[in-house]
Amino acid sequence: MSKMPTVKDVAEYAGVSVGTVSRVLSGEAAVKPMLREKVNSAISALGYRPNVTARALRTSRTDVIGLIVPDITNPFFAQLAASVERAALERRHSLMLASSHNDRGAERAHVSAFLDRSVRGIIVVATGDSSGLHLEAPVPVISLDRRFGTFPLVSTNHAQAAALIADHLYGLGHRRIAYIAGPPDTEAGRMRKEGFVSRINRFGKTGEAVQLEIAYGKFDYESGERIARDLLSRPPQDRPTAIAAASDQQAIGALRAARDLKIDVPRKLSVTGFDDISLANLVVPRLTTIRQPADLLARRAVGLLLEEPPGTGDEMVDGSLIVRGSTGPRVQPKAVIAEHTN
Amino acid sequence: MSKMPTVKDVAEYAGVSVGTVSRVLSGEAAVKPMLREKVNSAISALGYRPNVTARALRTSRTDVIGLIVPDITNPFFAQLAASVERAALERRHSLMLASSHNDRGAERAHVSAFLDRSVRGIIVVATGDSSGLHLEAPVPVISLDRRFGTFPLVSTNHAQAAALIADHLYGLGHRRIAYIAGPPDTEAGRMRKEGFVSRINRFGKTGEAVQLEIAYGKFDYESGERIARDLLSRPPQDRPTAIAAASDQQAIGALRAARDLKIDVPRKLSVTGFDDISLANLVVPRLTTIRQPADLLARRAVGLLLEEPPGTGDEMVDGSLIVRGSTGPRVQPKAVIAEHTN
DNA sequence: CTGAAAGCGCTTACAG
DNA sequence: CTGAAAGCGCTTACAG
Repeated sequence: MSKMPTVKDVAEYAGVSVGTVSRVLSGEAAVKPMLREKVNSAISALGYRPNVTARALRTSRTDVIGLIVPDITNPFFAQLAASVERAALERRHSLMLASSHNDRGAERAHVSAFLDRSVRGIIVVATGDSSGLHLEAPVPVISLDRRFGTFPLVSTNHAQAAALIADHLYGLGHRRIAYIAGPPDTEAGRMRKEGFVSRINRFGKTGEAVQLEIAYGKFDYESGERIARDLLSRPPQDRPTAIAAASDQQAIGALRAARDLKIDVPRKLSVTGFDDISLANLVVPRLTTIRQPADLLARRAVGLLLEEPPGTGDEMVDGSLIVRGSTGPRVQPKAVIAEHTN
Repeated sequence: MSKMPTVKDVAEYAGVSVGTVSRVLSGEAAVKPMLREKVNSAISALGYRPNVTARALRTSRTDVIGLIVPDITNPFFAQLAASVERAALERRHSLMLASSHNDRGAERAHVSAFLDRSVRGIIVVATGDSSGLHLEAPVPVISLDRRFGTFPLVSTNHAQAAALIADHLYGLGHRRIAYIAGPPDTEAGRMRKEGFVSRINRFGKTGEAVQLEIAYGKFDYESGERIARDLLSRPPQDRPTAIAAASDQQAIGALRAARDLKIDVPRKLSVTGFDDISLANLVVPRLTTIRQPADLLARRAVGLLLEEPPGTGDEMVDGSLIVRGSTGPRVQPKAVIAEHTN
């Protein structure tokens, strides 16, 4: 394989100086049409491609965006990663991906590694609460979905979205509800819970009282399954008629527990999730949930990162309620079964 | 933020030349202990971190591995990506990720983009069959799981693994089996099918004959669901007693179709998958499948890439059968129900 | 508008 | 074993 052609080769071929070649390449500076023409044909004749490394060294700026997620095998993060990659591509940037495996140390190490590689900026979906962290970085850093350090956050409006779920379940007649919360050391976990709880409490004042109980777990399948199993192992009259989970994975775990205990969803129990991962539409029954607009979130995060100067304020995006088969009207105990409304 | 210190700063601080600093950094060349000591303390005093870009420009080599997958939201590829990232990290390399969205053009574009960024090497999980492609690359390229161009392939021994499934179903007494194949334009799709079919055919010669029918689909949920629905909509005596799918996603789609049609798995129908994605262990019933050793595959691929000279031969890794609840003994039609063996 | 030249931060023959 | 110097391939003031 012969060596790749450089600006110098192009310059010689076109009979101009390397500076002129560079100016044509950048497209910014004014170059006489004739020279521009010559340079462009030299470029295609030689098959020249700019050396990104040299450019980066000179300008100390690259077109690589670093993304750190807690766990790429988590479907929601995978979707987020896909969206960020697409958003980066739209802005002609590439993506460097790292997974922190939910390890705070690995997260920090990846930040440093990205900095060493002088990325254009870093987007991090934090693992747990790192709000104590006060990090200086020579490039913009944006938190996505979960706050990282003190950096601006782009996320779904968790509280608003959780209230949508509360409205939905209340509207279906549920007055005995269990909430499976996410880890209280995550902002997303706290905000979803608070949004849900405060809406339910408001109903308590303006309408019928709701018995609400809250259990905390991780965002994963296992937590949802375990907590739901506990909840549902009680005698029927002590069971909630609806379980709202802080994540789809928890909700899917809860569906599994319900099935194992032969509790019919949605006729005896309604279950809701949060995220709308692709699996939510594939489980039986299909899961009522909150759709997080991953593409939009990603585009905002990349936008903030690439702005000049980089965005500094938080951005919230509304989630939307997706009603599917896992929720239904409360069954009146010891009474006539309520009609399904559709 | 003050400028980052450079080798020059370190050299001045330590009272040596930049060459010596560089030699200490590389660890290769012999440097007098006393100077080495001085340099090291200068490095920590100044908080010096080497500029990777400059190093890359000089040596035209980086420590970034490019990975292209067809779709990061596919759980199996997500798992593979996580494994590759881990394997890369073990060898002190970072990962640049791109998703081709099953688009051959995007795949090629990503290869070029990686080449432009002078990655150390590229691992690609090809989308569809690209064996026609004869690409020259200035860095090593390895195919993972699915052949890309003519580059060496690291993959599960699909045929061997598929035969494991055939053995399992035959051993359970199934004599009427449907195989949901993957796209015939993928090597994985073809090899899994051939491994399965040839083992079944062998049974036909040495033991009882097996009625086998084959349907082709994509590797996704929808294909599995649709094909299974067709298969299972027939009158009971015309239905297969076992469905073997070429992917877990297809198998999960098939489970869904069976549930919709109220066909009990595994009592009336056995279903098997391939991949052992994490979901396989969470569906109801849990899925009998083939585990692809993602970590091992990833480590081999990275190993081949980083070898000097880069590995050039294919590598096959055996898959293993994971028996779970979705398979059981064939029910004798119009006869006594066979006892479960465990 | 264009060319000649400096310089980004390293590594590595080349002398000594 | 160590230093001085060249050079990786660009971009960008600086003159003209």
